[in-house]
Amino acid sequence: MSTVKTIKPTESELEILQVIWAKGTASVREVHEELLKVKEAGYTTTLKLMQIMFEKGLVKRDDSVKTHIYQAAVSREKTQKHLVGKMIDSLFGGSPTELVIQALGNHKATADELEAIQQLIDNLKKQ
Amino acid sequence: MSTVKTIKPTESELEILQVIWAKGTASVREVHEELLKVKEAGYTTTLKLMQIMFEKGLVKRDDSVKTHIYQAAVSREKTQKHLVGKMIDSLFGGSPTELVIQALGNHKATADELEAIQQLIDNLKKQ
DNA sequence: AATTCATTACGAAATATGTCGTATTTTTAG
DNA sequence: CTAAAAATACGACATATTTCGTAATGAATT
Repeated sequence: MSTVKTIKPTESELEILQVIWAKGTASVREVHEELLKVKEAGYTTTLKLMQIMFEKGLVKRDDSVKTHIYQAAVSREKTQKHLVGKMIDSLFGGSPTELVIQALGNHKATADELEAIQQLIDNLKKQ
Repeated sequence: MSTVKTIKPTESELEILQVIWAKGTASVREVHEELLKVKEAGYTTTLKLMQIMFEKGLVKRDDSVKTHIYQAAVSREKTQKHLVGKMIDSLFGGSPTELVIQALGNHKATADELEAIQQLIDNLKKQ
């Protein structure tokens, strides 16, 4: 069995990754400030979480400077792919289509977005 | 704040729910047999999990008979909706379209399925 | 009735997650 | 250089998840 690196960020880790993905790099404080806009949390909690993420290899960091600078070690795309795949398996009986229908049916998309999806489908059909 | 029932099955609970959703009703043994096809697990582990799910209200059960018969207390659709929404928030910056593109781009869909999605999009556009 | 068998009940432990307080270290300001 | 401010390190705890062993219960068989 090939040891596939397990990308399984927890709920909280995902929140932190979102901030880091958006910013590219970020200090604990920067991440923390962002989180505060959305949720309640203590600074050391965020710090600890990020340290644990570092140990797990979810983020890298430059600790040559006083204020450590973090960046993601897992890409947004890979993480999306991984978690979406998992969800398709565990909730949609392996059918990506079911998931798509769910997503489109229950969550508003703009006309432009629908157009973009249509484009994608057209391309896929041509193969 | 309306007390929205929190549907947040864990990984393992989702595996069990999948079996129950597929069968409609099932005993612990039935669920366990199904799980064995996919994973390693002890019988009492499955039992305990299902008992906990009962306590949480994820499943109902008929215990008037010796062998308890379980059925889901949360629908597959509601659970899908809930979890997909969560994923859109935490991984796709709130954009269902991004999720759709991810799902279509990385996971094979048949021509028929693409057709079905196209239909759905056409309908959505008409609104 | 006694034994066997299947089932449920339940306690306990290992691991993961999330939270925070306190101590230590480093930088900056005066 | 010293005091204050900012940041990291780390231990501890609460809760959740997952796992399993053992006991208790009820049913079926001989």
